[in-house]
Amino acid sequence: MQRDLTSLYAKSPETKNLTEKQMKVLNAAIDLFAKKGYANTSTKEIATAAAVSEGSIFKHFTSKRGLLSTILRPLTDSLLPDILHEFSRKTLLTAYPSLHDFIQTIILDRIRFLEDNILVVKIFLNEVLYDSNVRADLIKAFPAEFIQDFNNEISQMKERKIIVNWPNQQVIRFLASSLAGYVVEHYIFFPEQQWNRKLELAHLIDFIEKGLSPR
Amino acid sequence: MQRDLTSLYAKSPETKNLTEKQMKVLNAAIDLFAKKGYANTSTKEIATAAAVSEGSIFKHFTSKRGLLSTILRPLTDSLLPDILHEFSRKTLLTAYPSLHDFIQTIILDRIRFLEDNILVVKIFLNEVLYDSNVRADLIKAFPAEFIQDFNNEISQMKERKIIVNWPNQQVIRFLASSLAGYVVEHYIFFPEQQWNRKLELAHLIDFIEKGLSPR
Amino acid sequence: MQRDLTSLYAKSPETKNLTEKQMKVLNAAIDLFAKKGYANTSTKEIATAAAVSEGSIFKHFTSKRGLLSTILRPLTDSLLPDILHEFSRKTLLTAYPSLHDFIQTIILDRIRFLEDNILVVKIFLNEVLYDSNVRADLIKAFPAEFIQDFNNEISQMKERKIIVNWPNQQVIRFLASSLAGYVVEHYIFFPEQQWNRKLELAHLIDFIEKGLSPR
Amino acid sequence: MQRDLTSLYAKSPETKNLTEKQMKVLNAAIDLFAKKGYANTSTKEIATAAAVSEGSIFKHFTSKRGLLSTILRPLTDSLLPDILHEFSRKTLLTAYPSLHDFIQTIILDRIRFLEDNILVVKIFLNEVLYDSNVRADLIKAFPAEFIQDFNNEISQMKERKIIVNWPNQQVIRFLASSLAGYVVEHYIFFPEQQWNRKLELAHLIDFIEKGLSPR
DNA sequence: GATGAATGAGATTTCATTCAT
DNA sequence: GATGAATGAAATCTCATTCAT
Repeated sequence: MQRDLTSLYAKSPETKNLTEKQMKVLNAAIDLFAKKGYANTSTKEIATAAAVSEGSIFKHFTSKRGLLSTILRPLTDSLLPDILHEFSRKTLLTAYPSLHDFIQTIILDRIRFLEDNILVVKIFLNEVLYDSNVRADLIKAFPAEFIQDFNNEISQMKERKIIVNWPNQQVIRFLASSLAGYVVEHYIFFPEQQWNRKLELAHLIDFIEKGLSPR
Repeated sequence: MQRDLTSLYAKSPETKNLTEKQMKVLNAAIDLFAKKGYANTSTKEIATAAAVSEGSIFKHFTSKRGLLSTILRPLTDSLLPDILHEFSRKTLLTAYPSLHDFIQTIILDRIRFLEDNILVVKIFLNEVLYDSNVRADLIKAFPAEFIQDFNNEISQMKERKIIVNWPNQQVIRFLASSLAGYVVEHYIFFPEQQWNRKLELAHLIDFIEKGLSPR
Repeated sequence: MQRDLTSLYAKSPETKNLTEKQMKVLNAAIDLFAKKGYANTSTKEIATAAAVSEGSIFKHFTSKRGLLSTILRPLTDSLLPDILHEFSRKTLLTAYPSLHDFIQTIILDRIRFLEDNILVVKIFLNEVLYDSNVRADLIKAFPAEFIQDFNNEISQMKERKIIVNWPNQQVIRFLASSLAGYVVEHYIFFPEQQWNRKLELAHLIDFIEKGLSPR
Repeated sequence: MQRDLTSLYAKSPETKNLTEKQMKVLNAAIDLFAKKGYANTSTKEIATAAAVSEGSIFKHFTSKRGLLSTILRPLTDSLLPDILHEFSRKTLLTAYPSLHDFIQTIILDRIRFLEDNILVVKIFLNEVLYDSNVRADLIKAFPAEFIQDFNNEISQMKERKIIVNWPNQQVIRFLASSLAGYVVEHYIFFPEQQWNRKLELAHLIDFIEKGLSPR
């Protein structure tokens, strides 16, 4: 299901030297954690799915928990910061973007990332609900710099009256929840269903854009 | 956190005759399942939190799974259908409602329900992700009749051009995800934070309304 | 082998309410730890020897380590302090005892304790070598009050010139090592061999007494 | 801590041709076995401490048990016999030694050996308690010839009335336990503490000498 | 010879569930 | 009905040992 594991794990110093078997463990764990949940997946199942001995999992990943960390770390440690940084750079380069440009940049940028790593994101979302460590990692992953940039951007648009004058936290939530809805529907609830990606993304952007425009 | 457990469990024939101890078990289980997740909560913890013996849990609820079912059943078996029916009745009575009325009715109606039962809803959402039985229950909870009514409503508004001409599934998703964003932010992610409920709900309705209006 | 387990564990609030099965676990663990060493004994062996399920061990004693602690705690927490206190009382009541009386009191007092609890003592000695926690417990078990009394006693005898004028630590070591030699030989190295207890203890006291007398 | 490993392992045909890596393994194993106990030390720890691969340990020493044997064998196979033989030769050459000479010879002779090899001795003592093979090796290490000589020596002194008329086994035990007390206190219990070696040994010899003298 | 990934047997531990009191 | 000791199946984890490179 995972489109391209390498993209996510080939960069981190911790995971780039994985042997073939270790990679198989990682893949199997991601699939099973995403399908059944971390707590409902036994290391024995992972070992069987990866065609590896149970001991091998612990040899390299130390513990079941350590395996989960290895899976989630790239998300908060490098990928998310990278994307945020890239986003800052892009939007800031474009002086005076329209609300449409702004939203389109965010949506298309983020969607790609979410779609590419939907399994890991699903695992992540679930753990965020119950694991305060993961929650802390998530918060750390949003660097102050980015939040600053983002707030500036929105504030500017407020001044230019091209966006509603609501608190930034709300604006972000409307953006995020609409985006999440798209992902959850197509990748988690109805992964079998076909859909017209281009058209739906256009609607999504249109919905947010109108919703956030001042009356 | 749970506002009024009785409201949810006093009606069902299965749970209305619970003894005080059984009620304590139910409460403890809801708190723990919501905080730590079903799979990460042991029956021993529930027993301790409820100040009853471990055996007592099994006496009445048969199994840990049975306890979960007892917690979730009212959601899909009575409460959800009730609300849906109530919703049908209300909106249909109002001929030619505006998009604003429509959305406001839905949002205020649903929000109250979600807010009142946030813990149970959180447990439910998590199990829906991983448990196909719960998923099936959820689907059964939306009776064809309601879906028909709802679709009729939207179709009428489309004809009157007061709503975008997008597939109903998308319209519903935009509604649901915006609503979910509000609940997740205030009840799951930042339950400690204070907020101006009235104002935020007004923004929420405004956002959806503008987003779903045709250009 | 253990003469009277009850004497050691019937008093502690932690162990006095043990069920029959828990008592069997405690006995089996003491026997096996003493015979094979803590690290070389598996909880499965203990369960089998006690005719109990492995789970039962953990239900009550929490962990293998916890079982060891339960076995050793009475030694340092109540028994050793009790004996030391009793010793202080006895020797101090006897004004101006001879060196012979002093040594005899110590030896006979301690020997009985060691003989009664030889298995537990053996386990204790072994853990003392490798476990800093156990070592700390041992040091705590010698209350300052007792050490004071003991030192006073020896100092008085030094003044009366009935004991060698060596540092107290050395005096104590000669006492302790001679005593330990007796116990180790008869209870650990050659437990099968018969011996004339009375005569040997007389020799032991005589040896120490002469050894500690000034020339 | 170990003063001079080479002295112990350079002679044995089995260990004199060790490569540098193998020597590092031997050293690391001795340190760890002495500090944490054989059973509590993993081959992985030894490999890490010796900065070699885990495989290397097995290449040369066959098994963890084999490593222990290699460490302990010189003690019982060559060193102990050597010392005993040397002791026989020395004491027997001196006709009619005094009790003082006798004890001094033993103590100074043995102490040096124990002090030089305290780590190995500690490992040895522990295994003796739990491993019947090691125990058998120890017994074999005391050749009948030596025991004969030693007994003769004591018997002669008994005839000359310069030593107590107690069974030889007891005499030996008083000697051994006093000696062991010195070693255990200074090398195992309080290895950090400084002490006046010369003076303490004089007291030790004095204590034993007086203790074993007839009244 | 050296390495360290991989193994599998077994150790510790957890936990839902049963059942005698 | 209520209790909590006891169970046993399964989960996590450890570790000596093997073996391909």
